[in-house]
Amino acid sequence: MISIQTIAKEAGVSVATVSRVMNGSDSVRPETEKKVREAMEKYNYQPNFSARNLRKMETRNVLVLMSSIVNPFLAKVVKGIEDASENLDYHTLVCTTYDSQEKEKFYLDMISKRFADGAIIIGSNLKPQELRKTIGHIPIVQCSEYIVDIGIPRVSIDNRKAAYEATEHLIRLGRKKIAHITVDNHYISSRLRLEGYRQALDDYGIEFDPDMVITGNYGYKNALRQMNNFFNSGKRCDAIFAISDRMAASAIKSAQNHGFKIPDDIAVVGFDNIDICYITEPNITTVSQREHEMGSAAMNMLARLIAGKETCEEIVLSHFLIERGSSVGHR
Amino acid sequence: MISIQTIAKEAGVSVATVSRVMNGSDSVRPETEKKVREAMEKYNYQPNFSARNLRKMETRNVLVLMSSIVNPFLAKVVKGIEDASENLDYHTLVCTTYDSQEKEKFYLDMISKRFADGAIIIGSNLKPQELRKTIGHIPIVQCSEYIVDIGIPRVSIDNRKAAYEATEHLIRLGRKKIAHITVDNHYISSRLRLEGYRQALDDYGIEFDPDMVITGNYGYKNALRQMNNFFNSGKRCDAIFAISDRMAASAIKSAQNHGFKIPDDIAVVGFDNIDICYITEPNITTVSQREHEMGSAAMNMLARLIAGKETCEEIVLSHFLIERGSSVGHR
DNA sequence: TTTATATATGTAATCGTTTACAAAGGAGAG
DNA sequence: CTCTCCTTTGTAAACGATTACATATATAAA
Repeated sequence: MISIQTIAKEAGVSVATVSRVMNGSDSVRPETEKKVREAMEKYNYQPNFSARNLRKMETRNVLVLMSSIVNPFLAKVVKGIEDASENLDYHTLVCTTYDSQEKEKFYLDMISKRFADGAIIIGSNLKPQELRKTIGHIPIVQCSEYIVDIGIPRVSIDNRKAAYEATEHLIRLGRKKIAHITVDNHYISSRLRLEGYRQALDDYGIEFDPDMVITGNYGYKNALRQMNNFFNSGKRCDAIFAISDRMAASAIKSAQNHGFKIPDDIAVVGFDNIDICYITEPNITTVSQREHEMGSAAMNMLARLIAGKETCEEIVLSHFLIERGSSVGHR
Repeated sequence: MISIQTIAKEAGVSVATVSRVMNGSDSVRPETEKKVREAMEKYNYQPNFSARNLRKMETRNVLVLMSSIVNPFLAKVVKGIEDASENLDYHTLVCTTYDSQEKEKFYLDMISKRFADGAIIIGSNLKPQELRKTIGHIPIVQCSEYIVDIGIPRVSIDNRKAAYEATEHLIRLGRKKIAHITVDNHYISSRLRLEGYRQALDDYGIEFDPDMVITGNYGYKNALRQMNNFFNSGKRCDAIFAISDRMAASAIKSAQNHGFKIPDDIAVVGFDNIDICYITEPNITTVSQREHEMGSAAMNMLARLIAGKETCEEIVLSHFLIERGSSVGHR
């Protein structure tokens, strides 16, 4: 193991001087610095992280907790986090929980163990009180998904409003029987999007029909099955608002398999603007978010938190509807 | 900061005893252990990672270096790594390089800095000699993608054989003009799959036509553009072998847009068996790999390397062709 | 009883940094 | 020349754990 001692000896200086060179102190004579740098070069010296972290009481690591790495929408959010953290001289570590509460607590404990300085949570699976208790006073920011009223700041869009606008878009196209395919989970996005959907129906005088709400999970195959069940049981609609593009893709496929034309018979709107929107035929009308900014805003917030500075409690970013063939046909 | 000192004082024992309790030493009296555990509980004590790592000279972290987190095939590989690492009491950290050589070197240096004990590299972007030089003697395993002859062990499939079989499948369906859509990069999978494709043509007496090789990047949109160019320039084929399912999906869409029926006019085979295979109509015939096992094998190999044990230089896993509608129609 | 042995615990060195403080050396002022 | 001040460097004490070794206590054997 090459330690700072080795370098100090080689350069004929004390370890303090070597440390000063590494940390950019301005009280080292240029010639001395040169000797030190040469010694470091010669041995290809790399300072020991653990020792440094132990002494400095900071790691400059931040954890990103998410369910799975495969979501293309979240991948862009994570890129935003990474880019921001690089600017702030932090290092981002992606931790996948696969919805396991145990894993989530494990990762959060890593921060108490001083393995990281803070975390960005994208969709916690812990119960609010449990999350509150687990994190104690460690710096945490919620991103995209969040839990309200537990005093953890967050960055997100206004999901209710976005869903309202998506549904409104369908209503304005003259659709009356609008189905909603969603996921029965604890995520706030699912809940608020359902609320926005219902609110829009309400405001436009369309009666809410529980039969028009289809629940599945985020998987493509599962959503396909749910939609097939819907059509096979004789239910009919003239529009579908899906809480994800994958589910929208399933809806399109299922509808087409049942002989419906998209968008003539059934108009479809998805959510997130991922690549799949271009893969289906027709392409999917969807709600797009500023993913990269969402990530970078969360990271900047976290950095302030770690530094003990003031932060706002909530950042709400804008969203926009992208109209494509699945709702408006070829224009 | 609650340290081992705090706990020792609270429990009325020495720090050594507290440490023994944490590390499961069997020479602690049950009553003593109870006192210590109660003190730990009371203060919600979490031992400091940096201190422990510094002293133990190991971190039990392993890095997974990959270009991007969004690839669903690699997500399964990573899950295999994570599951294996959990069994081995290692902790996996996913590091995305976005094909940046700088980032890749940065992450590898983290190991020299004793931030992690080793790494699994999925597709290096460094030049072979540079990779060799950067890693020095740190434990590394290559997974899925690899560079040959630089003494870094690897886990992968036989890409040449898999591509050969995919092409052979198309030939046996009676196809004569088989196009190949690939990516012009340095990855061995692209190279070997092209070789396998050519070998199959050769063995079955079909002359290789450079015009039948289309290059793009892994993106869905780009592949779509390349395929459109192909058809628009008047080129024709009766089958397409794509090195990825996404590109196969693009090929199908482009072909359909140009009025070709899949698989009647053009049969298509992809690679990786990701969800997109079920989204296109018809579903995509593809080469499937044992992703989870690939990841776990790599992790087990890495653990042996870290422990200084012997490992084999190469593990080649089996693959299999899944026949679906894009090549064989509905059966 | 003494002695040997086993068990349980404590003491202190150690890991590789950073950094407060001390000290050495040189420059300038008087 | 002496004194002061500044610049540069060194010394040594942290940081919080682990662990070799020492020590104390209890138990068993003689």
